[in-house]
Amino acid sequence: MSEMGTGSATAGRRRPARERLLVTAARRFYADGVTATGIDTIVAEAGVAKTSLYNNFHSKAELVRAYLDARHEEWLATYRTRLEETVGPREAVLAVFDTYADHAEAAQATGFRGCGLLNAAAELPVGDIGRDVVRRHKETVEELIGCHLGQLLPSRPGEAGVLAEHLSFLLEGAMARAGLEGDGSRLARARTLAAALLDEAMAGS
Amino acid sequence: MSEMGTGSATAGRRRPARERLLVTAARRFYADGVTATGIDTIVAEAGVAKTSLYNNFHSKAELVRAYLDARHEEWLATYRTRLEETVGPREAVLAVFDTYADHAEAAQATGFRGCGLLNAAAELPVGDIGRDVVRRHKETVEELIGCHLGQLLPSRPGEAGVLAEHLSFLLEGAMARAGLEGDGSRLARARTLAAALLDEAMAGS
DNA sequence: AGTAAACTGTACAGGTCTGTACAGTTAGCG
DNA sequence: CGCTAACTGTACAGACCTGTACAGTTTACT
Repeated sequence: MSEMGTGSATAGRRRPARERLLVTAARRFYADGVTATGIDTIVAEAGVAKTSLYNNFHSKAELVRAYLDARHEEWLATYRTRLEETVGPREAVLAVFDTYADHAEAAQATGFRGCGLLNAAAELPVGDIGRDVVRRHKETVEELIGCHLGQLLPSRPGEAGVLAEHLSFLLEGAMARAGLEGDGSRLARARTLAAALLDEAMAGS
Repeated sequence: MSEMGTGSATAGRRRPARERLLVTAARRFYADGVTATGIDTIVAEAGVAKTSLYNNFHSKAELVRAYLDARHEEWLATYRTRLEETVGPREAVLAVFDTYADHAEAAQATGFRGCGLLNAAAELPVGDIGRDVVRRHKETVEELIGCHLGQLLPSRPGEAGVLAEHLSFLLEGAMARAGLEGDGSRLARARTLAAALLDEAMAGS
């Protein structure tokens, strides 16, 4: 997503080290936290020389930033897959809830611990750029919901906005609780609550 | 809250060091995160000898645990104060939302960063006892809401339980978003949403 | 075959981390 | 006054942290 301007000639070669570092960093950052995970742990587990890490990233902070960006892109990809299976705006809203549930299920095997982006933001100090990345990610999620709700309630844009925020709170709250409990059942119930709110809004005046 | 069995004779003397450590640890753990805050930083800022820290706490993990317990007690105290000002179960539920808003406002000056307990849990690995403390805290919050709802909807206990979980999600989701944005306006809107849900439930069949 | 880029392995600098040791000092109590 | 317990200051052990240096090796493409 960042610099592939050198063209496809080098694209096939330059990947291995950087990609393995990102995959390993994602695993350890999510499982153990950003601060608690050392550079040495990552390079050892990735099977890569430490020099290669600092050839691809100028600092640990930059690796963390790449991790956050990758998580966001990964979320979008899962969401788009879910969205393709839907018909109409009501199902599209619920696809956002399903995307969260997908993450919970995927992480179940290795230890589900909630939203990786929110967890990372929780250990970054006020003012850190990483917190803005996560804030914008959550705003994007709310906007996606709001976009579908705009289609569902075309004559009531104000109500759509309020409902989008309501659903965003439901989603993030359920994710936080689910992360503490280590399983996705809270997310399933949040989806049920969301579906009821959607039906109510569609039936409403 | 832990060991005051030695009686009030020593109670007046033994406090200073332990108390200053807890106050300082709370400030730094909240602002910078648990892992990123070193022992040396805490003892220096508390104006206490490092030996005194290890006389009061066996390890950093125990200090973290004391921090989590203190945060929980602090939350309960704020909540009880809020509860005293209320009349009836509807207002009692909203008092829980007000308690969260109180925290946001109090932390505003030094840097509001969301729920300290949730933030701490976010950087603890799966299996850490601290995560259970936070999970139980959030369950307590939901139970308190559920208790008031049981009074509000005495003939519909099932509905009360579902609504309690719904309100808990609203609350935690709004807190997560508020923490990312650094102010409490999201919490104010969550309170509005909660009030509407309560009115609807009271008017409902 | 030759060139350029990515990659490796290791060693190291300089700092910070948690936790301990130990001798000395302060403060409340009878 | 004298006892006891809390507290102080400093030094240190041993591990781990991020980031750099540098010489050598692999890999891909011409």
